[in-house]
Amino acid sequence: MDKGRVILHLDLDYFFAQAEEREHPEYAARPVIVCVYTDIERGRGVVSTANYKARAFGVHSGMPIFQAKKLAHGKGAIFLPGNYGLYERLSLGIAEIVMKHGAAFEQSSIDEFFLDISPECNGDYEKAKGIAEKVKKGIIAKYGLTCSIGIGPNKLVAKIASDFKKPGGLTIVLPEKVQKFLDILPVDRIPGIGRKTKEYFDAKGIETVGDLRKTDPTILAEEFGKLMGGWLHNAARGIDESPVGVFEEQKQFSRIKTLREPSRELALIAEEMRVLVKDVVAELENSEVV
DNA sequence: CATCGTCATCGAG
DNA sequence: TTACGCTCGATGACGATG
Ligand SMILES: Nc1ccn([C@H]2C[C@H](O)[C@@H](COP(=O)(O)OP(=O)(O)OP(=O)(O)O)O2)c(=O)n1
Repeated sequence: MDKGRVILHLDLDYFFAQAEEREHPEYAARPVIVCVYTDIERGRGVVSTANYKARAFGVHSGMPIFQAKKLAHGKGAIFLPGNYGLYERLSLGIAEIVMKHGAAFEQSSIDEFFLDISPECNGDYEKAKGIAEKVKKGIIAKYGLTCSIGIGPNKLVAKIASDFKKPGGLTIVLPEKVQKFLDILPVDRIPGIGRKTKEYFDAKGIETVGDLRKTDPTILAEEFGKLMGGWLHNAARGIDESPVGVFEEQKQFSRIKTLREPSRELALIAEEMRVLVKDVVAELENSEVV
């Protein structure tokens, strides 16, 4: 005991696109671009994710489909609508494999998992590496999917580590290496720092986590609020005590839809709204929360 | 003052 | 020529309420 925790974070590689490659092995040699269509005939919408063959041309999540088409033109790219039932089933099956390998388990998104393997490792990161390799093999064996894993002394470091080398990565950050590892990373590798916060830090000349670490916590609290400020101060030091496996009941159930084109036709809008409301109600009823 | 509901903003995946 | 999704969580400001 008293060796500190060992936390593992697993992120499935280019998940939706990899799932499609598994369903359609003949696609795997080509750029695969999974899309959310608002109008499939006209090819309108955005990219949900893309495999690495497509990413090589600059295609990425959130990009408008027309831009992806330009980038991938003449490259034999395959554009597909999402098959969410498939992704849900794979996610569920993979969760079962992952959770077998550690005491505390948590699924943080459709393709991300945390595992607290402290009891199994007792501070030994070689054991942690062995567990990571076993998990990877288990997922490959049953589902043929690859993932990237990060291991560190807490969720923050494990999460950043899993993103450090991908696809197919395994990054282990020993407790005594955490600060060196973090210091040279750009600030927006810290979860919670997105576009706006990065813009703020850019303007202040704060580029790396090392720069952030030198920033006065009082300033951070004033600028981003007490909670976020405190989080940033700690995160820059690799400090994160949050436990793995705390269940949170879902609080929001929502549906939203972009119309094929802007409209003020009440009849059309009302009909769309009926569908959305019905869908929310149905999910609510299936979900134990009333 | 404390708490509540609502709205806006930011972020993740 | 133009075209840019959807779902969910967290937080803070603000006015109403008591
Ligand atoms: N803006 C986004 C980001 C992600 N996703 C979906 C598609 C992804 O496959 C899945 C997981 O998101 P990740 O951020 O983990 O991205 P990927 O797994 O696609 O890629 P990577 O290998 O870089 O993790 O969530 C989405 O619909 N829209």
